[in-house]
Order: sequence, then C-alpha cells, then structure tokens
Amino acid sequence: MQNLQKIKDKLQQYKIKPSLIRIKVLEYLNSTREHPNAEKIYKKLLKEIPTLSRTSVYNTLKLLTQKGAIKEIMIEEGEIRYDGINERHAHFKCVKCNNLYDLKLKCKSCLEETDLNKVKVMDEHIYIVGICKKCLKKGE
Amino acid sequence: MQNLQKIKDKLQQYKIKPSLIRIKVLEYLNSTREHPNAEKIYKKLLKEIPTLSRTSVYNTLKLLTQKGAIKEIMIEEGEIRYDGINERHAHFKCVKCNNLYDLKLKCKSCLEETDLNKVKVMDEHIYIVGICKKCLKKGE
DNA sequence: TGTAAAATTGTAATGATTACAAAATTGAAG
DNA sequence: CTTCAATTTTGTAATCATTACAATTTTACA
Repeated sequence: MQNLQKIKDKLQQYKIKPSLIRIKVLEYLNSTREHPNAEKIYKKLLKEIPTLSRTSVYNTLKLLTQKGAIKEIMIEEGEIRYDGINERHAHFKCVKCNNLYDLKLKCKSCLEETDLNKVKVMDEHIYIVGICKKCLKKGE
Repeated sequence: MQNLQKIKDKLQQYKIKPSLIRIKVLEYLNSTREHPNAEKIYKKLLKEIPTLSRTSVYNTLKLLTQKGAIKEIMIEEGEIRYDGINERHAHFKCVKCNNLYDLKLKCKSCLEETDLNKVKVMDEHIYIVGICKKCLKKGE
C-alpha cells in the first residue's frame, strides 16, 4: 500500500522510528479532520490492535507532538484533541453543534513585523469560537 | 476609590451583580498581565478575604467567562489561565522561561472575508509558542 | 542465538475542576 | 426593623483526563 509508505516517510522526516502504533496513530490523524481526542483514537485503534493500551496512545501522541508531526488542540477545556494536518489553518468551534471545523487563514502570521523580528516563533494556534454556517441557517 | 467604581461598572456592563468576590477577581485580572490560574487568584485574594473558598473562585471565574468579562487562556495543558484585558491581543508562550507575554495582532481578523461572512465569530484565541526576546539574547 | 535498548502495557497516582448540599448573606416587602 | 425567599458562598467529596512508574514484550544488531 502506497499510503503506508507515505506515513512511514513522514515519521522518518520527523525523526520518529516507525512502530506499529505510531504508524496507526499518524495514519488516523492524517486521514481525518475530526480532531479526535486520545480516547477516541484509542477506541478506534483498539479494533486493529487488540493489545493496545491507553497509555501507549498517550505516549505516542506526546511523542508525535514533541517531534512536531501533529498538533495539540486545546480549544475545549478538560481534554486535548489532536490534528495531523500540517498546513496552517484556524480551528473554528461552533457553540451550537459543538463541532470543530478547519478554516483558512488570511495572513502568513498574525504578528506584526516588529514583534516577528524579536521573537522566534515555533508554533501557532488560532482558535475561533462562534456559530457555524449550518447552525446559522437553522436559527433563521 | 474611583477604580472600584470602574470595576463595578464593568461588571454591570456584562450583567453581573457586583459581589465582593466578583469585584476582587475582576479587579485583580484587570490590574495584571501575568495571566494567573485559579489557584494563583485564590491565593492572592485569600489575603484580602480570609473566608474565601477555592470553589468560589472557580464559580466566579466561570461566571465572568460565561458573561464575557474575562477570557480563558488554554495554552498550557492541565490548567486554565485567565485574562481580564479586553482589547484584542495574542498570547506568546516562551518554551525556555515558560513566561506568557501579550503581543499585538496585525489584522482585525485572521479569517478570510469569505469565511467571515459565513460564520458568526464570538471569540478568538491566538496562541504563539516560541522563544522570547530575553531568552534569545541569553542563548547567544 | 543472546542481549541491551526501545517500545508497550497495566495499575495506581495526580491534580485541576466540578457536583452537591449546607450555611451565610442579601434585598425587597411588610 | 423583621421576615423570608433568592442569591451567593463555602467545604467536602467526586470526576476524569493525563501521567508516573515498574514490569513485560518486542526489536535490532553483534
């Protein structure tokens, strides 16, 4: 399967040894925009890896995050969600349906040039809270 | 004290009845840019209100957030920090010194016009992670 | 095949936050 | 000034996502 090789390559690109769990977690996160939390990832992968433990999922997510292969989304309190799509985008949370959507960003950076030159930016998280298109239509 | 009246007015503006705890919490959050967590707010206010309980601080912070008078900052995992400054700004977290700084934003919105017209934006959180000016200098 | 390093697992602990019910305070009506 | 219901505050116990830790399994290479 060609997809598998892509995932392995991506892991290697981020200096992560491609074990089964790491491959499956990254594969899942790259295949969806649903931004699952650790529990959801665990439940999903348990079907494919019956010996899987929650701790392994947490360990793997922490490793992938530290190496930069995925991103933590902390828009909901009490839980961390994960994002495997690497291109820059904003996260929109609808307060009506509680869904999380990806949205395009207008600028390459939100910061002003003067600040950009002073600090070193390593990561960026843009969270928007509001009402989504669908729910706005329903409300009319 | 004129400042007290300002705090009371602000509470009323957000439709919050001005009790002692609410006044003190908002006063504290409006006076600092240190973005304290609930525990820090509790410890600080305990000096002024010896009967204060942690639960009251949590209740108050939840109320102020719901009414829109303050904002939750979820840039650190495992804890929520709070921000009483209402003008739009980004939060910059330095991975070296772990401090949290406020930074100016370049644009009025990070979203593209087409998306802005489709959804209703109620709140925005912009988190930048990196290395701050001070730590960059130290590292040289 | 043997062996050390790395990966995975299961259980117990952590710690911020919340649920809940009791106690205290407030504010308006008599 | 009282009364009493509504609101606010408090303390304790529970919740629940995440982590610590030590044991077990797997991997990779001599």
